Amino acid sequence: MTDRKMIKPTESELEILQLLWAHGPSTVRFVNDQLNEYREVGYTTTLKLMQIMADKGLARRNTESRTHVYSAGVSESDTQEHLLKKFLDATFRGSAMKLVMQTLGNHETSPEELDEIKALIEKMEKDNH
Amino acid sequence: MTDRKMIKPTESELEILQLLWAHGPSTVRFVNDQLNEYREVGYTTTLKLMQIMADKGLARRNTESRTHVYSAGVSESDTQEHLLKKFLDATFRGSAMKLVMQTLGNHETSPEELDEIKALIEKMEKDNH
DNA sequence: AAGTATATACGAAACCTTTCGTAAAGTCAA
DNA sequence: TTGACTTTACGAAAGGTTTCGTATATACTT
Repeated sequence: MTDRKMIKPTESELEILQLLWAHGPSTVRFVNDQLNEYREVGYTTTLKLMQIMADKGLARRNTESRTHVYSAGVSESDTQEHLLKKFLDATFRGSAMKLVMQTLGNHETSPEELDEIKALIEKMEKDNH
Repeated sequence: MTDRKMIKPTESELEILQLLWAHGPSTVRFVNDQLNEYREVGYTTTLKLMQIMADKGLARRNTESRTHVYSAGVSESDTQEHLLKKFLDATFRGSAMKLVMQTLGNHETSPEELDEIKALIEKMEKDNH
């Protein structure tokens, strides 16, 4: 998170970023097909969004071939961290604890995952002490 | 969370809800003053927002006296749960675990809180086993 | 070469959220 | 009762996001 002026992606932009993060550099056609797996969106709509994202720096595009190839312009973890901070303030008034408790309480988490979290906590307590 | 069609509050609406949750039934004047503690907003702007919230069911209002009194129309925990679900999907592709790890890693949490979380995890593991 | 298909560019409509000006009505004090 | 003040109501402007129609260019097929 070196970038000082972080841009907050809109909902649609985030949806597209998720695809770029998950699949790597992609064409508009591919992204649009993916989106249409679970909701209807016109091709030019997706195109426009991705062009806007390129303008904003949220995506990069390679225009060497006629069919442009887009890739994410911001890192997944930086973006998650940034959005998490905002969400935490807006929804939980900054209480990280409450958010974690809600999350653990409401979404099933596998025993392995729980163990992993416990390990992380223990590591933090050791480092901290 | 009995309500089946949950409304997603906008950012401004959530800001106002936080105040209603924290302080209980309040007048527009009070809410507006609170908002102005950390950013400038016109009185009629706040009034309009609260009227809209009443329309949507996000707030209730008592119009007995000339000065209307508004209270939250949705519960804090239901709303948090609902927003958390959406945020989790949109930002962490549904991985509760990743969200928790990010949160614990990035925001300082006191030793007491960490213990509390550990206790919760252990309780879950016992219940689950 | 002509016709079909697929790509980008552009602009504007549609929609939502936020902001505020103005009007109308109620309250209060001198 | 008049004037200053506060409140709600209303509507529309301003700003941002999403959607898509249309134009233009390029490639592919027969």
